[in-house]
Amino acid sequence: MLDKEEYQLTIDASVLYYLEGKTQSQIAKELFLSRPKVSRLLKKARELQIVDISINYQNEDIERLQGEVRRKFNVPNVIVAKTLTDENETLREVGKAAAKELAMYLHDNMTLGISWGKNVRMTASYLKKHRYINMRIVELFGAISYDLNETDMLSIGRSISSKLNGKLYPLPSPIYINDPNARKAIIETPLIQNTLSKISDCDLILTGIGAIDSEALQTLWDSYVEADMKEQIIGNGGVGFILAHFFDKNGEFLDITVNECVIGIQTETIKTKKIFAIASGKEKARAIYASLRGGLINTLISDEETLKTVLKMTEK
Amino acid sequence: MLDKEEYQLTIDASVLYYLEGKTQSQIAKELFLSRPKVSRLLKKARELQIVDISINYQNEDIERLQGEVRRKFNVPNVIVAKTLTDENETLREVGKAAAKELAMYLHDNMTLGISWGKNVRMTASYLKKHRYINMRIVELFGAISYDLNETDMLSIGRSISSKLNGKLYPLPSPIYINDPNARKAIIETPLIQNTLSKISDCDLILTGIGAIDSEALQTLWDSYVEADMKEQIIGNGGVGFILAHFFDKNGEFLDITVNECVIGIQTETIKTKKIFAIASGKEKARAIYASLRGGLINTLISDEETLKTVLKMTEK
DNA sequence: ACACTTAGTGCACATATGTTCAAACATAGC
DNA sequence: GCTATGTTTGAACATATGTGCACTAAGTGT
Repeated sequence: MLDKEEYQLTIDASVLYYLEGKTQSQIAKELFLSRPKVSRLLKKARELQIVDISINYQNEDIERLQGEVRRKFNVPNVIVAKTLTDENETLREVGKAAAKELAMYLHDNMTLGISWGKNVRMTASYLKKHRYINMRIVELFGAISYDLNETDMLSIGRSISSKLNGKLYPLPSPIYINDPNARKAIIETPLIQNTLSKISDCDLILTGIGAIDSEALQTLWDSYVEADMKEQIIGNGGVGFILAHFFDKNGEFLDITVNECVIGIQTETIKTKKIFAIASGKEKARAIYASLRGGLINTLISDEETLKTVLKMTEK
Repeated sequence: MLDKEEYQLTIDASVLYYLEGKTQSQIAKELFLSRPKVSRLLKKARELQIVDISINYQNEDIERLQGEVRRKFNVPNVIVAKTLTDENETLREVGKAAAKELAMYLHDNMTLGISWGKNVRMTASYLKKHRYINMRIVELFGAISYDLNETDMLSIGRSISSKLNGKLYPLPSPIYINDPNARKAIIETPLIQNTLSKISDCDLILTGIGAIDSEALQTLWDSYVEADMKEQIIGNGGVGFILAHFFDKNGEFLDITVNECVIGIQTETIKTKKIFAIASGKEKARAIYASLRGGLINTLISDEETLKTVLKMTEK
């Protein structure tokens, strides 16, 4: 995509432009390029996130919001990113904030459990490289390649573990398996067994929160959940899901088959773990509200508008 | 300096410009301002670090350098910032990198020891606000207002403790007091005593490294060190200082009066503590080299060119 | 009340930046 | 070796941005 020389040139130009404040013409001369070329390099640098622009928008509104959510739901930690007009840009902001906050929790000799989804992926993409000692990354439920996308060809787990210098415990399996024999067979596979045994060691779990009828759920449904399960979830009042497990409007896990046949973490384990959740977008407000009520979340990263919507729900 | 409304306007403009990618004219319309006004707001936002632009310049050169320093001197952690043409800009970069790295080490229930100087101040200025529980900030040696400057009117200690929600233990005293009676009197002051007693609790110490003949030392000398001490330091082969204590080319603390009459941390204590040192600039290379040889440093934050110079010294 | 200073404004201009386009160059297929 | 196809280039143009300057309004001292 970008050869080594060009990559270095991109960095050099970015440093000269954004940090040293030179003009593109000056840079062009210095690096023996045409001025338009410099302009293009800088554009690429922004696209590839070689240049990262962030804004310190701590203000009273946001701090108040943060405090209110924290108090109302008794969540230990809440981070609020700015909501932008473009939904994808908001996702980016939330991901950036999440990556920054997550770094606070990371340390040597830890086991980090991870989930799938847009939010986790975006967070991973903004994580800074750091060589932790004895770090383990554990995939908490199955999913064969469903989250691979064109941009980065690595699974989220691979991308995180390479950034943090951690050992990855992958879970190459379908998410849900109903048939007892098939389940047994999969679970007893040494590779799978090895990963499953690491789940109880997780010091922190990184995950998104899903809403029923969301795009993410659509993917799940298309690929993994049979039609009758769908009805079961809705029929039992499911409003959202976390780590592949569905919960109702009070954040209580539903007592249904789907929740029982996940290859990976169990509902009981979820309740005992520190959950670092990234979730933004108004359509997720109900699911976020429920998971907060259920006390499932320890750290919540979201955006201003979404949290305002969540707070409004407490008023009714 | 900037009233609340203007401050909010500055943030709004920055978000629209840098995150949402709108043009200044569009923003002007949206916020009911003239275009030049928007341009000026954005300029102010950059100056006040409301907008922060950073560049991911991990490349092989820097990684190699980092590894070499780590191995050659057996320092656990080394972070290398980019050297820019302007010295102050380099200082900024180093400070940014230091703040980011420091955040990794901060946690609830900790005691952080701090020093004075340009580097620590710059690091403090880039620290992000975070409400740690039960955090203590301890000034490790005296200095009455010598480091106050025009830009921020807070002492470094105040600025750090307000950002991290920590309790500050200040040390309002001269750095050096030779006269035993005066020493005794100062040390027995309850306020001073209280701070001194917290020094041994420090989990981490944040400091710069000073070079003999440096500008920082000049300040020290002008204000606190008498002429004969100056000769004593040079006569005994002093090449640098850390936390107000002077050391020789091997990083061994000098056996001289100045080192004994500091109001604050003692040489023996320095050796047992985790030191997070921020030091850049070629003029400091010798001092950095010495402190690394003496094994005084646990984490070193510096810049590319300085560390290259330091490495060259090992060859001789 | 008056002159005098000061900080802030927007216009108009100078400068810097982004983008279109045609030509040059590279790459793959035959 | 040659055409077809796609990429990359910089000149020229269009747009966006920064700033000197003259002007205004608010504050200050006499």
